[in-house]
Amino acid sequence: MNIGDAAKRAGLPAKTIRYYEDIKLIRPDRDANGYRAFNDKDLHKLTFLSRARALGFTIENCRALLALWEDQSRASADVKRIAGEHLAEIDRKIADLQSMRDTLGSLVQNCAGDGRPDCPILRGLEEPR
Amino acid sequence: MNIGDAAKRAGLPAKTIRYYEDIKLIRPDRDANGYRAFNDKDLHKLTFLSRARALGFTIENCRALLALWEDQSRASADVKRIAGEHLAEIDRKIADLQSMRDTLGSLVQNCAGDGRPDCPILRGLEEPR
DNA sequence: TATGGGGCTTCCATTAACTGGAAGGTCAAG
DNA sequence: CTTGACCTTCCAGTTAATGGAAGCCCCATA
Repeated sequence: MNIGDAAKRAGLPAKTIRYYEDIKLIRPDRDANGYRAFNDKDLHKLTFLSRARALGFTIENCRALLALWEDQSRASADVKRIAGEHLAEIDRKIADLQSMRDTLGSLVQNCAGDGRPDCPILRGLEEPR
Repeated sequence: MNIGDAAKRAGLPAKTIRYYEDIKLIRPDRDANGYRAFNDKDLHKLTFLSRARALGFTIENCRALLALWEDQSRASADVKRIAGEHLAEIDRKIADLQSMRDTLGSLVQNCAGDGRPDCPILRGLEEPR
């Protein structure tokens, strides 16, 4: 299978797939004409990557997860640890964003948003935390 | 005031301040010895930047907000529009993270996390969305 | 058989917002 | 006079791609 079809199936841009090969997340074979030839396993990995990236795992997390995925004898605890750490990080990010949202939301609410120059948003941004 | 003190007061690394000068967000004077000399207005801008960046505004947002901040005659509506758009973006990000969290959280919960190789997390990541 | 339009290849540059490090000038204390 | 903290510039690297140029390759149609 050529890169275009692999891209469609995995839901990733072809450019991204070439990049993943570049950083050695995948190593597809080549046809006689030099085109990349993706087999089922490659496709599986690409789908895995697409999904894991969408869940916010970093590339290095993905590399580790792929290694575990390929290792028939790995313990599920290893996987759970990586996923658990990532989960905690997501929770931190959500909390951060939530506090940003609260601050910015109240600034926006206090602003008249009319033609006058006085603006509580800018005033709020002037103050140190 | 030298960069080290400005950095402490604004709550930004000196490197970042140099970078902000590089991209022309600030233009501090120079002392005879070549050291940057920060005045109150510079410091004010740096504090503004520190705070706005912490609230997730992009550098280009900050540039626009600083221009409005320096413009005595701007309408608060202009500021409110930028802040409002940013607020909507934060809300989108929170929603995205929340859905990631839900998916990943349920994968993690179903994983025994013991020494056995079977792992619902990896199985879940194999499936297309 | 020519040609046109996709699709494929590599390579190089760019993005955002810094951060790290090297090499060297400046300053105040002891 | 030396030491150490601070300051300077410049260059490179980070993350995870993305954009674009130049040039093959393949298939269908005129």
